[in-house]
This record gives sequence, structure tokens and C-alpha cells, in this order.
Amino acid sequence: MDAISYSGKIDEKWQKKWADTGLYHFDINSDKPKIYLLEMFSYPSASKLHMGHWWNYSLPDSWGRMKRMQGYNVFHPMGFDAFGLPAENYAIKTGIHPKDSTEENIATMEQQLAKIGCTYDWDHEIKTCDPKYYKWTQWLFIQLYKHGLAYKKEALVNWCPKCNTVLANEQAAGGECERCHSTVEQRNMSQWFFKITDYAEELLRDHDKLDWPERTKSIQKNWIGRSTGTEVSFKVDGSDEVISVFTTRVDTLMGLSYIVLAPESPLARKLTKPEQSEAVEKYISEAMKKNEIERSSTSAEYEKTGVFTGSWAIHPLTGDKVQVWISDYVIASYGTGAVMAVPAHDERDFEFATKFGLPINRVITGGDGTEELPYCEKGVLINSGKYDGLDFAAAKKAMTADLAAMNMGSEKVTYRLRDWSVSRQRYWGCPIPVIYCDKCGVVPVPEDQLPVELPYDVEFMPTGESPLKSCESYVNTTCPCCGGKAKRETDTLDTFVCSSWYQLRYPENNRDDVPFGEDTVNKFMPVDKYVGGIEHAAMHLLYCRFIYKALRDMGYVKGDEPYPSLVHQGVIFGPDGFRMSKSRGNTVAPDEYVSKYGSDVFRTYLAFGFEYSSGGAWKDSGIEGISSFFRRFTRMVESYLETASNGGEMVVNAEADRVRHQTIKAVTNDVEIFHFNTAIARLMEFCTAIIKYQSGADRNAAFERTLVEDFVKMIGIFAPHYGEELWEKLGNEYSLFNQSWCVYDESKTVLDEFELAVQVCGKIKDKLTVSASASEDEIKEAALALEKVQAAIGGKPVKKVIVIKKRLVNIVV
RNA sequence: GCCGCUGUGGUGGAAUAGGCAGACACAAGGGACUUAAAAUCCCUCGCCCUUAAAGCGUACCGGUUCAAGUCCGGUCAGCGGCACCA
Repeated sequence: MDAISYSGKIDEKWQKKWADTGLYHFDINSDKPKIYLLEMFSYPSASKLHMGHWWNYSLPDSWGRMKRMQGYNVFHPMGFDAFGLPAENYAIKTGIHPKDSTEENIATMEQQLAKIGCTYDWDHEIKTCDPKYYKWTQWLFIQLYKHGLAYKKEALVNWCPKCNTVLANEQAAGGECERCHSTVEQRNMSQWFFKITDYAEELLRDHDKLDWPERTKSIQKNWIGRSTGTEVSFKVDGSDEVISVFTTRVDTLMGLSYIVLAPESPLARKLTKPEQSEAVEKYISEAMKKNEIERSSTSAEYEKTGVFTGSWAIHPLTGDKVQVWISDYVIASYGTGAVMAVPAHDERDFEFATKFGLPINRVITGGDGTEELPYCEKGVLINSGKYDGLDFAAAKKAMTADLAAMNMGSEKVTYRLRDWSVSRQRYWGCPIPVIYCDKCGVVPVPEDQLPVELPYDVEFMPTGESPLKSCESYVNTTCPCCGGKAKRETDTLDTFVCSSWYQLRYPENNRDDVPFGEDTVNKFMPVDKYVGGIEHAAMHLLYCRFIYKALRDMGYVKGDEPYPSLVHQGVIFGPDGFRMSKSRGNTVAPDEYVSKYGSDVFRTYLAFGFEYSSGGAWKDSGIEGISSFFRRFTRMVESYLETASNGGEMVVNAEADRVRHQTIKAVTNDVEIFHFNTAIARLMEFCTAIIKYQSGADRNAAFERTLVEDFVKMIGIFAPHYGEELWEKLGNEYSLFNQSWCVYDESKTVLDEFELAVQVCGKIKDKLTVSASASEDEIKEAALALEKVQAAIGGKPVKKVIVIKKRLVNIVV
């Protein structure tokens, strides 16, 4: 080791040794308690690792190292989310096949990741584009199909014109393509869906079981969008059709003015009278042309539009007739695609009624004299016949009960969540294992014929249809049922399907008979700590939960949640505070710091300089401080070794031992909850304290071997190469990370705090609480203070005296 | 509009369970060592004040408590999610 500084020259030496000795090899049969530590895997990109990779991966690795040294069998695998659009788009641009570029990128990234110095066991690596892996993604699809959770339907879907593919709702939030930000169009296509809506209620309810950040749960909650209300049926005058509407404000039913249908609603055309037919057709075709943003905008420039169908609906409670309209302010896919309009108590209905001259009947009063309409608050019913005087809750109950008695309504829960659209019209993805036969219809590929391999020679140029469609050798096949001619499904699966179950595959990534061994999965699931970006809150994290629950219901896994404990890494922004991007020119490459300071200084600086779940704007002003901290510590170890070899004294003093215990306890706790910056601050303090003993009168006294060793073990968590080096310097056996450390013995907590029942005088029998650091003198001081107080207040009982360090903090009478 | 999170020095950020607010660093200023530089070490560093003491300080207002950055109620600001969702 360089006598003056750690410069990173030792990094390679230790990385090689770790690899050669298989130090991080995972023993699947170990009896030790397990920890499954997982970071969201990466997309294999051609560029070098960026700040985000180091940030995302190095710190959870420190957590894993600590757990390892605490005696856990830590499973910490890594893999690649290898299917996806960028590789395909790259192929379109350059002609390089996605498989070739992806494999090359993976090889590069593996080398790069090694430089971080993580505890990955590469024997457990998975690549989602590997047929050995996607065979089982296809297996998953088939299980879902068999259990009615995968289905195909003609549906309006989000189409990204730039990516030339369908997007899931989650990937098209706000009418914008998640990837390229193009405006998403609506297209009617036949698509595969997964029935995530079957699990809406459980996905919501089980948030209680999750140790997840509140805002992440909140994102999922909003996305699922549960709302409770009443479904009300309206008969149509002169027709057998019944219009169902969903409302959360059934209490306003007596103020009904008209009914509105979404343009896409099948009832829209059915209820249109001949004389209105032309106007309705015109309206519907125009409404369909509008995109999501135009339809959903609340701004004034998109004024409400609509058309009367000519039909009249009958109020179930009064028998009154109201007009049935069509308007695109009603969303087809939410609720029943039809609403009851009460203009007096709803802003949208009010605007619409005002424009088209429909009745506005007030039925709710706030009791505060407000006359202005619309009045959208809850209040007391008026003009509602026998319901007058009831408040919201009572009215809702009474009216729902009356409707139910007439078989014209019931309580209903509605979700905003829609089924997950998984078909993608692209090449570089997992083939959907389905065959279409003229005789037998939709036939899933038999499991013993999996995987359906993605053909290599395919024309990628985007046409709006899957490139696989042009690959005849792929498309044309025989029906597994009748042996006749049949065609393969040519769409591929959304890559989120590939990553929706990957955590189950890691432990036995090479099994060919099953996707995962039942015993193994039961032993290693759930993932104990999952780390990844919050941007996946309503996508990957929701899909994973859904798939896990579905697999549970099929009997393949136990437990309800795959990721009970989740941590989000924050984002490291450019020095200007904006997200790093090449176009903005504010990128900061880890490489330059790593080559200057070494992986360990860089890792430790990341841990110290930013708060893990917040991140922040990049700054390097403190990195020298970490470097000099390493130097200080190196000097201390050298000094210790020198003293030791000269037969120096090795007596540990009590104060040093106390500080040692406190530091271990605190650092353990800090790392446990990902407060890495605080942990390192404590290490620095500890280092300073030791150096003070060293330069003080009792030089060497504190240099008990365990003191130094404990410190090396702690610094090794953050600086693994440096830690190993020091460990070796101390003449210890390889490896530092085979050592047990900081299994903190709770019985020692008496060192920190103790309570003394002190009877200062006859009348006081209560406890005197003294902090751990209180000396004899301080206790005496407290007792003396008690006596004085006692005298001053004339013998009243004193409940408690609080002494912190040398100060009497408070006296409770 | 509804929901969630966050507000602490010049900066990053500490403060386990309600108990010395600002740990640990960065930046800044001063000093020691040195021919000089590098390296290293020491001191100062929330506001008020010449200094000390006292006082004031964790976005703002109020409450609970012997004691509040922390708990409760309200307000404001920032960030994020949902939103013509009936």
C-alpha cells in the first residue's frame, strides 16, 4: 500500500482476488439466515456506467456487506433487462443486430460493474433476452392464460407513432409516450392484456404490509384510483335498453337533468333516433379524432361539446323523463361509460347544461346561504321529496336502499386502474407463445415446446406491424392441436413482463425443468431489501406485485408480496441542478474520479456527500476530505503496527472502549436504515478520537488490536478494496468479508444508559435518571440539586431529575 | 381541486424513543510548521453583541409537555402523483 494515500491502485488486485477465490459465491445450501438484497437491474447500454449506476449499486452493496459480516447468507445477484426498444432502434439506424449489440453491451457493463467492487455472484446472472430465461417468461404468459388472467381483445390502445408500438396506460400517462414524449394516439387494435384489475383491491389493501416510502404507496394508490359510489340503472323510454351510470353523489339524484354517454359507448348508436342519426355520427367521428390531451383538458379552449340522441331516460325514483346526450366529457373506460348529470352540483354538468340549455335543479344546500351554483360540496337535501333534510351519508344510504329494492341500483366500487396491455409490435422482445389456427382458434404453445425462439434474420424497419410478421419461417407453423397449418402471434411482450418475475429466477437461474424451484423460492423469497428508482412506482413495482399475487393464487409461491421493504435511491443531478444529459452538457463521469481517487474514495464520497433517497446536484467539493480521511486512517494503522512491533503497550482504556461500542452500534444502525452519510461521519469522529489518544499523554494505550480491527471492518463496508488491504496489512487471514463483525450484543447497552434509583432524602422515592456519560460527580451534583430544590419548594415530592452531561437539565415536581 | 412528501447555518447535511439544535464535512477566515510549496496540525465559523453574559433562533401561527426540529391543529412555500374519473 502506498504509504501516504489510497489511490485506487489496489482496486484491481482485490477485484481479481475476489473473482479468483469466488469470495462472493453464493451458497444456496447455507444454514445461515438469508438476506436477499436486490437492486433493479439495468438496461445494457453502450455508454460507460454513469453516476446513477454507481449511486444505485455501490451503497446497497455496502448494506449487503454489513449484513454479510453480521453473519447472514447474503444473496446479491445482478442481471440485465436486455430486451427493449433502444437496441432495436439502434439496429434500424446502424444495421447492427439487437442481439449482437446487446450482448456486447452486457459484456462491457459486466466489466464496468466489476470496478465498483460489488458483492455480486455472477454465476446467478440473468439476461432477459436469453432463451433460457424467456422460455419461462413465456411459461408465465401461458399460466396466466390458463387461469384467465391473460386475454386478447379488440380495444382502443395507446399508440406511439414514433416508437411504432402500443404502450401500456402506465407508459402513456398524461397522453405522452414515457420513452420519447411523443403525443400518444388512440388506435383500435387486437391486443393481449393481463387482468391486473382482478387484483386492484388487494394491491391497494396490501400496502399496509409494505415498508415502502409513503409517496410510493400514494402513487400506486392514485393510479389504482378506488372510489366508492352507487350504480344506478335508467330505463329508456320506448326501448329495452338500460343505461347504467356510476356516481359517487347519488344524494343528488333528485336533481337529475340529463344522462350522458361516452361517444365510444355501444349504447350511443343504439339509442340514437333516426332523426338524430346524422348529427350523432358526425359527432362521434369527430370525437374519436381528438387525442387524449384535447379530450381531457380542463382549459377553456376546449369547450364542452355534445349531441342529443333523441332518446329519453326514465328517472327510477320519480318516473320523470330526461334527455340522453352523447359527449366526450364522459370517459368510456371509466365506470360504466355513462353518467347522470346534475348541473346544480357538478361543475362539468353545469357548464354543459348552461351551454345546451338543459335544466338546472338545486337539491343540496350547504345551510350557509350560498346561492351560487354549481354547489359541489356535500350538504343537506332539499327539493328531494321524502329525502329532504337528510345529509350526504344518510341520503346515500336511503336512496341506494330504495334503488336496490327496485332492482335499479346498488353500491359499487370503481377503479381507475385498467388491464395491463402487453402486446408490442416490435421485434426485440419476448415472443408471445400463442398460435392461431383456423380450426382450433387461439392455441397456447404447449409448455414442452417452449421456448418459442426469436428468429435472428428479420427485417427491422418499422412499418406499424411487428417485424416478425414478415418472417415467414417464424409465422407459419403447425397447430399443436390439429396439426394443420397455423400462424404464430407476431407481437412480442412488453419488457415489463420480463422483469415482473425476475427476482424468482435468480436463485436457480440455470434450471431447465422449472422456472424456479419451489423449495428454493420459499427459502429465499421475499426480497429483503429492494432498491430502485421511484419512476417505477406505477409500473414495474405494480406489475411485480400483481404477478407475484397471481403466482401465489396458482400455488407457485407463498407470501403476498415480493418486495416488503423498498428503498428508492435519489437522483444525482448535474452540477447545475438539472438532470444530467449529454444535450445539456452537464454530465459528470464517475470514471475521472475513480481513476484519480480510486473506487473506494469515490464510493465513500457518494455515501457521505448526499442523502441516499434524495440525491441532489453533483458537487465534488468534499471528495478531498474523504481522501484525506483515508490518509489519516492509513497513518494511524501504520503507527499502530509500528508500535506493536516495538512491543508497545496494548491496554485499552475504558473511554475508548465505550466510544468503540457506541460507534459500532450507531454505524450498524445507520447503515441498516441507509443513513450512510451519518455512518461515515461517525467513522470520522472515531478516527479523530483515536488519533487524539495517540497524540495525547497515554499514547498507544487505546491501540488495542480490536479497536483498529473494528475500524477496518467498518471502513471496509464502504471501501472494500481499502478494507481488504488494511486487513492484510494487519497480518490477518483473507478475507475481511469473511469476518464476523458488529453482531451487537444488546446486553452491552447498559453501557449507554442506566437508571439509578437514588434516595436523596427520605421523602423522595422516585427515580433519578442519569445519562450514561454522567460521572460520579454529576450524579452527586444532581442529588445536591435535588436537595436544594427540595428545600426551596418546602418538601414537595420531586418526580424526576434530568441530568445531561454536566448540566442539570430539569427537575420535575 | 384531491392525495402524498419536504421545509434546519454560506453549502451538503446531522440530531435512534420528545431530552445540550447545527454532529460530520465543504467553503470562508486566522494561526503553527516550512527558505518556499505540498502535506499535516490547531483555532474561529446560526443571529444579536467590541467582548462576555443574557437573549433570540429548525418556513409561519397556535396547542400539548418540566422539555418540541421531532407530537397535535391551522397557514404558507416547494416537489411529486391523480384529475372533465362522474
